[in-house]
Amino acid sequence: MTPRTRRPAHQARAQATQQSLLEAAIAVFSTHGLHGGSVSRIAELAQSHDRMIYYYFGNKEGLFIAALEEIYRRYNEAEAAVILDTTNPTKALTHAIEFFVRYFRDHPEFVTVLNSENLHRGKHISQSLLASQFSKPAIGLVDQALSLGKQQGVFRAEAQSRDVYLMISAMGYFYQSNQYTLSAFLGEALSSPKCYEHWESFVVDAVLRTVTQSKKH
Amino acid sequence: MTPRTRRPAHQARAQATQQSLLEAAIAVFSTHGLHGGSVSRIAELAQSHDRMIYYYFGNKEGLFIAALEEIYRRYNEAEAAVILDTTNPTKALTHAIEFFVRYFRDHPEFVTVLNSENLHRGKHISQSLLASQFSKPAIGLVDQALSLGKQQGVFRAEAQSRDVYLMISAMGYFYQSNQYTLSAFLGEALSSPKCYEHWESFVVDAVLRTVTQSKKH
DNA sequence: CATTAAATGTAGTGAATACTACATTTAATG
DNA sequence: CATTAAATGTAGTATTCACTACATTTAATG
Repeated sequence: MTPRTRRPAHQARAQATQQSLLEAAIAVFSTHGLHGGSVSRIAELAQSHDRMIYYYFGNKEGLFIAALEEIYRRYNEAEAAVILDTTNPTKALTHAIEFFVRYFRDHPEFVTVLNSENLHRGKHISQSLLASQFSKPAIGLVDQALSLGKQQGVFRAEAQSRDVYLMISAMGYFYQSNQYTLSAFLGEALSSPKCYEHWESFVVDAVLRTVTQSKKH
Repeated sequence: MTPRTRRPAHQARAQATQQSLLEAAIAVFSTHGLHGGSVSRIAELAQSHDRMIYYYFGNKEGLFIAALEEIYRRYNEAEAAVILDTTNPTKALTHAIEFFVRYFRDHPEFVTVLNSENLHRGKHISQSLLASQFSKPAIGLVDQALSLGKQQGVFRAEAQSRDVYLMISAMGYFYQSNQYTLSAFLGEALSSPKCYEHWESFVVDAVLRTVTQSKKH
C-alpha cells in the first residue's frame, strides 16, 4: 500500500518553515507594503528560499492573505483574553479602551498591514474564508461594558456598541497609523510616552463623556 | 546678449506638463502606493513621457514629495476657506466637524497618500520645506470654535484644541481609510449614505459631549 | 532667417521582480 | 536496505522597474 500516514519529522520541519515564512512576511509587508516587500527578502529573513513561499502559499498574494489572517487571528485572540470587571461599567469600559489603544501602539504591524489591505480596497480580506469568522466577537468587549452600564443606568441607552467600538478604534488606530505625518504637522513627537499617556487618558475621557448618562437636575 | 528673458509659450506648456504629471502622480500613488505606482504609468496617464518626470521632479521620490505637498496645500486651502459662525460655538464646532469628516470622505487620495507616507515613516514630509509651513493653521478651525465656546462658558476650559482636532480627524479619517476592512469586519458597507450620515452625526454628538460644560446641579 | 536654449521625444540600460523547471535531500515505510 | 514522497535547494526565465544618453522639436531672440 502507498503510505498515507503522516511523517512527523517532515511535518514538524515543514510547519516550522511555514511559520518562519509567515512571520517574515508580516514583518516585511508591514514595513514595505504589499508591492514594496519582495518575496526574496521575505525568504531571506525567514532563512529559507523564495521557492518555499510558492510551495506553501501558492504565490505572493496567497502569502499576503495568510499574513492578513494571522494578524487578525492574533488581534481576536488578544481581545478574547481580556477579562473585564463585571460590576463596574466605567472601570470595564476604561479597561477595554486601554486594551485597544495599547494594542494598536504595541502592534504597528497590525496597523500597517491593514492599511496595505485597505489601499487595495479589501481585495484579499474578501477572498479569505477565515476572516469572515473573525467578525463575530469583534465588538464583544465594548458591548460587554456598555450593556453593563446601561443595566445600571450609568450609560445612555442610545449609545450603540458599534459606534463606540469605531470611536475607540479610530482614536487609537489613527494616533498610531498617522504618527509621522501628525508629528510633522503638529510639530510634536506623538511617540513620546508623555504625549501618548495624555492621549490615552483623553480617549478614555472622551468615550466616557460620550456614553455616560447625564444627571437629571 | 544671451536671452535671459522668459519665453511665455514655452513656460505655459511646461507648466501644463508639470501640472498634468502632478495630477497623474496623485491619482496613481493614491491607488497603488509609492512602490506600486510606476513612473511609466504616471507618464502615460498624464499623456506625457516618463522622461519628463525626471526633467521636472528629479526622480520618483521627488515626484512623490511634490504630490504630498500638493495634497497638503489643497487641504489647507480648503480649511482656510471655511467660515464659521462667530456667535454660536456649538454651531461653529458642528460646522468644523462636518468640514473635516466630509473632506476625508470626498478626498480619498488625501487619505491614501498620507497612509503611504506614514508607511515610510514620514521620510518625505521631513524633507519638504513647504510642509512645515502647513502646520501653522492646522488646528485653526477647531481652535476658533473652542475659544468661542469657552468665552461663552458653554465649552469646558480644559478642552484642548489639539486633542479635539485629533479626535475629529481620527474619527473622520479612520472611517474612510479603513472602510474596506471595517466593512468586512462589521459585515456592513460603511460607504452607504445611510451608514455614513449616521456616523457623521455620531461624531458631532461625541465631540460636543466631550467638550460641552456639564450643567451644575 | 540663423541661432539658441528650453522642452520634448526615442531608445535604450542594468537591476530587481515574481515565478518556475529541475535536481537533491530527508525521513518515513515495507 | 531499497523505495518513496514530502521537503528543500539551485539555477534559471521573462518581465517590469527606475533611470539615462542622445536626438529632435519648439518658440523665442538678434
